[in-house]
Amino acid sequence: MSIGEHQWSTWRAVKPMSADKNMYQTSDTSSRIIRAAEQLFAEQGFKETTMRQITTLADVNLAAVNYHFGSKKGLIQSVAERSLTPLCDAIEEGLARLDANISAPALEELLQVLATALVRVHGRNAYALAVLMRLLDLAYRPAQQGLQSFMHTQYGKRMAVFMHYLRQETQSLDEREFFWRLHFMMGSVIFTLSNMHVLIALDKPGTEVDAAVEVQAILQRMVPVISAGLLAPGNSDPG
Amino acid sequence: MSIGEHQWSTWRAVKPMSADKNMYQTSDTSSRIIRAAEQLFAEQGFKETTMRQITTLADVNLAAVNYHFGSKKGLIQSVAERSLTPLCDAIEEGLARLDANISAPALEELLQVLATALVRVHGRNAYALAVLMRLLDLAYRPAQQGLQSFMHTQYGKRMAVFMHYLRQETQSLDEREFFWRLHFMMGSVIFTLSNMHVLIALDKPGTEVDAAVEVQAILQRMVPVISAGLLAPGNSDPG
Amino acid sequence: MSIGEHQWSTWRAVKPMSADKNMYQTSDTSSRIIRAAEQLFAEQGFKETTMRQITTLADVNLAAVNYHFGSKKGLIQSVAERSLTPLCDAIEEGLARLDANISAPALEELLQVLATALVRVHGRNAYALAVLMRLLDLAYRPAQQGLQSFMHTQYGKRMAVFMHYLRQETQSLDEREFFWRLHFMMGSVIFTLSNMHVLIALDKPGTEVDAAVEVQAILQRMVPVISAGLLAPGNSDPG
Amino acid sequence: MSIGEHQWSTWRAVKPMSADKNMYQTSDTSSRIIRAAEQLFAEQGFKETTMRQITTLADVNLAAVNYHFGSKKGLIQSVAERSLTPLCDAIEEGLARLDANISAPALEELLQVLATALVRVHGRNAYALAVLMRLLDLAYRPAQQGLQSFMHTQYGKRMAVFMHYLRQETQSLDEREFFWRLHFMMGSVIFTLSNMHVLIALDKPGTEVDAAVEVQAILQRMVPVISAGLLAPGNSDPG
DNA sequence: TATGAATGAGCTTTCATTCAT
DNA sequence: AATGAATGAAAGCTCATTCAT
Repeated sequence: MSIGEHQWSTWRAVKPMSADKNMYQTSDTSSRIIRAAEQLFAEQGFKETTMRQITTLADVNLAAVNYHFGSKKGLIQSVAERSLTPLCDAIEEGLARLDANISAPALEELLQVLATALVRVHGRNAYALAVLMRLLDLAYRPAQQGLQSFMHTQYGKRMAVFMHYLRQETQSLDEREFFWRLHFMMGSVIFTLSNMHVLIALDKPGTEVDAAVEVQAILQRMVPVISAGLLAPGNSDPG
Repeated sequence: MSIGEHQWSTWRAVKPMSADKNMYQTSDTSSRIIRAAEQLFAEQGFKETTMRQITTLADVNLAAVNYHFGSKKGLIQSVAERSLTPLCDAIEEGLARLDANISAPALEELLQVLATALVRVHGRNAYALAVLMRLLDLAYRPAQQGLQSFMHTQYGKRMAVFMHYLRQETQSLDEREFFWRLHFMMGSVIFTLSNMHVLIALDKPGTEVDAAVEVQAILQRMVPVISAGLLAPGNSDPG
Repeated sequence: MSIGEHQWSTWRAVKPMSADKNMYQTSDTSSRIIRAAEQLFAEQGFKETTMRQITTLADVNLAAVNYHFGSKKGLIQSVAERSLTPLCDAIEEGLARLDANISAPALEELLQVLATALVRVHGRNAYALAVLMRLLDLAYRPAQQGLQSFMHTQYGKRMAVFMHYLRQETQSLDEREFFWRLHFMMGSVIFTLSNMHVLIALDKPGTEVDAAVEVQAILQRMVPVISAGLLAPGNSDPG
Repeated sequence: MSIGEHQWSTWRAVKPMSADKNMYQTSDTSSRIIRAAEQLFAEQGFKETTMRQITTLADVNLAAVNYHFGSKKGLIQSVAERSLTPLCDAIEEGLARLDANISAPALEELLQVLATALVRVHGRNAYALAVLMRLLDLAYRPAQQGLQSFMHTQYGKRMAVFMHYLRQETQSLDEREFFWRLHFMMGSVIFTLSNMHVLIALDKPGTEVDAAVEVQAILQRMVPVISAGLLAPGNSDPG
């Protein structure tokens, strides 16, 4: 296998056996694998991380990954699901709480829902957050359109709700402008969070930092910037 | 070699032989290799692109890459240099032209210099632009700090001038806020341009597009957004 | 890897995992590899023997060598250690037995200790003996000084005891003459034993021979010759 | 090609064109190649020396070796011939001078003829001598029997004369004992001379030495030792 | 559930050689 | 006579995966 060319086209074939179980109570072995994988994927990327590195760091047998997750792709999928499912839950909860208020949510409030959800779900595990971002990035490669459609199928609908709200708060933009600004902003988020560890180290060299606090702080810096970017007056007609 | 772990630590060893010649008039073979590599690197990433893919697409012998560039790493380096050197030239030219005007350049004008340089150098070769962005992204991985220091050594000083101007136009931000916003914005640029082809295809599905025109259009959309992001009023104290 | 230029400089990095186990009871696969390697190294040399030749002869998978020995260099090292360690043991035992006798050992007795040790350890495996000699030969090449220092570090002290005795029995020689004669004699041993198979075949063409018997016989021929060479009256002052 | 397995079986196919010319007046290019090859072959061995190393050291084009010598094998052959032919000449001359004296030559005188010939031919070029020895060593490998028969065909008869004399001076030995002692002694010579540079450096570390003087000195040390070895009283019946 | 051993496919790189000029 | 470019073959090695236990 390789996280190159063909690998996401057959993703449904992997055995999803322990996927659900992992949600509630993972075996020591498979959670150790997950944790090691998250760290290495975050630091190096998927392709550049080998099964040996993962199993060595997790201190488990080389064959354990295939036993528990079927394949490297299966492992990546598990990591993704462990990230995305609770994140979607948290976002929906946040939106529901917003709805309770009468007034329409301002754009910043909306982004705050996202930020809060990210912190709630991944505040304690910055690696998982970075991996998630890396996965989003990967989904935009032409050779990975299988991954893209997996994401879309699994999480498309849940995300659509948030997108709908977002669109409502950016009605000044035409459809195309919205599309591009959305991706500009996604770029900010994906790049910043997937390289979070390095950026924090650059920002506060030599300091021992608390990831949970840092993630929170970064997102607080980001919300107004993204908001301003989305709402900025644009050029008249770029083409 | 591999674009994993250690690979950039010894980058100076590769033979730079035809590097200069390539600038003016490349042999058919080595420019065919460069072009194929740019495309595949842009579409798939460095690690996931094999020499066989490159040489097959370029329709040259497998050994030709090593003959002309010494190694896969050497090829990546050549691709990088072919991108960055003229880009830095173009930026400096643009800044010089700005200087000629008396009034201090506004932030947008400054960003426009960058945008213009990007279009001038890579307007005709969107793949090279995407590869460049991918390289910038890669440089933020902890395992790739050799690449980072290569970039820094080779292009750090030239970029510093632009950064200096940029800092002058964002004096309302304290040092730390500037650091983060700069990276938020770099994330936008890196993500958007490295995934340009996919985004354009999503924006205008089924259409035959002119890359030069599209790059220009995307950057025109981006300038006001980034400018607004950089200058947005922020939170009081995120930490 | 290659047994050319730089290869012994980093020899400590190879995984020594099954080295000890192999001493007592090797897995079928790794001992098959060792045996095939010994034969091919003895017949052809290290550099001219490919991993594919080894694995084909051993009838194992190509990757098995890397699995069990880490690399070609690791395999050579294992072969060397499997030879040298028991040989040193046997020599030390022999010397200890000599010590038990009151009278100082004559030169021939000393050489006989060496011969007996060689026969005891390698009588059954003439290939291993030949490989060992080939390794000693290789250690004298300037480009292989890493190998030389490996040998020195690992076995230098153990060999020094034997050398000390040898020096005592050749007190008529000055230091420099001893140095050269020692190497003349090492040349005899190394050349004869590393080319043993061919020499035996030349000596007794067409005959099916028992290696154990032949090694014994050759060494018995060699002892008095070497003894005479070491003790021969020399020229007065060659320079 | 490779100086492994098959390479000497077809040695006659190489174009011998410049072989003769080289004897008298070599072109600058081909003699530069020869010199570089001698040095590298002596230091590293044949297989471990690449064409690139040779042509780089000789400062000629990579293709020049094939142009002038047909192949790597052809180059080795040329190097060998340039060594062996004048050596045989010198030995025959020496023997002729011995013949002039009435009395039968003693063994040491005979060995002295060889030593003198070696010094006369190779005193100025210790690398060529080392290569020659390395070639002799190689000729004893089973996979190199083509080389052996080449040597035999080309130089067998000329050497036979010397051997005949040698046999006459060792009549106390039976045929088989002579065979083995001859090879013991050849081992001394081959090992010592092929590793000459390293041994001299070990003997006189840090000193700038004159190769011609050293070769002469080593051979003077060797003659009495070898003589004693050949004539030593042996075991009664080793088998 | 877990693992040590083994494997097939494929990776980058090296090499001697060839060829058009 | 000489060379820069190119090439087919093969080298050592890596990797995800499988399998018997």
